[in-house]
Amino acid sequence: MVEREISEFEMIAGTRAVLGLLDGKWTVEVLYLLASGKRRYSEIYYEVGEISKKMLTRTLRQLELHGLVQRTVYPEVPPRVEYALTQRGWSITGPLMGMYEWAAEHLDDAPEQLAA
Amino acid sequence: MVEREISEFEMIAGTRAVLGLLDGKWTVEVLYLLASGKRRYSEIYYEVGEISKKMLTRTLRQLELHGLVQRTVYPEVPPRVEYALTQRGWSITGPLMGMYEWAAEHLDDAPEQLAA
DNA sequence: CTGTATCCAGTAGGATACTG
DNA sequence: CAGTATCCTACTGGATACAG
Repeated sequence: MVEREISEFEMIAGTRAVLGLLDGKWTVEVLYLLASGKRRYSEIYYEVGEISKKMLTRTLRQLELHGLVQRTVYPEVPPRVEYALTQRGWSITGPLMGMYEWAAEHLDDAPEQLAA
Repeated sequence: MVEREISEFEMIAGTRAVLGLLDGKWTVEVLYLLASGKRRYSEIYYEVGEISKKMLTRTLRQLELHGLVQRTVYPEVPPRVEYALTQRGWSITGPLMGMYEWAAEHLDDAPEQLAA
């Protein structure tokens, strides 16, 4: 591990990459849900309020593409598909918690609450 | 400070609130820029690559609305307007750094890079 | 059960021109 | 200098119906 200067450009690029991974209306909710245990497609569908199948599929495929979620298909009839966090997926709950903690500390004394 | 249970709902809401504060194509870049010192409108305009005035104004107004940036108008001719991070704005560089550090650790061994 | 396929509305963001 | 105003395109996400 070599010490070196970190450019502002790298800070921006890295930060934006993470925000890109978390992008999408349902992404965070699905990640937190899977952080409490792996689920089948329909379990996620019913546990996440109001999401459509289209968006659920899109969200899960993005997470899989980015290596945060592992998709496992069991070749049965009817089909069974399980989704679980990867190690990478687990690791990103760190920054996620960081954001929650900031919110818990700084959101109540706020001019504008971005109401839940 | 009372210990209590934190619901998954609160985690999601808090996290999404922070992501909401950071939302927008140019938000992070402007925050990092102001973290290196306050600037005038035109200074930000020229230091941030390729942003339009419309988006710069919109981004700054959002940040001001959310209490992350302080806007100060000096009633001179020609007008001078300075933007600086608030204490709240400074504090959010914490989560921002958290995301950068995650990216520095986990982005290179990735299946998909979200290329800078 | 686990998805696709279509259609649609709303919005983010870019390009350009104009103003106190 | 520090913005507005207007027009335009592309993409996100919702609703609904269909399929292996």
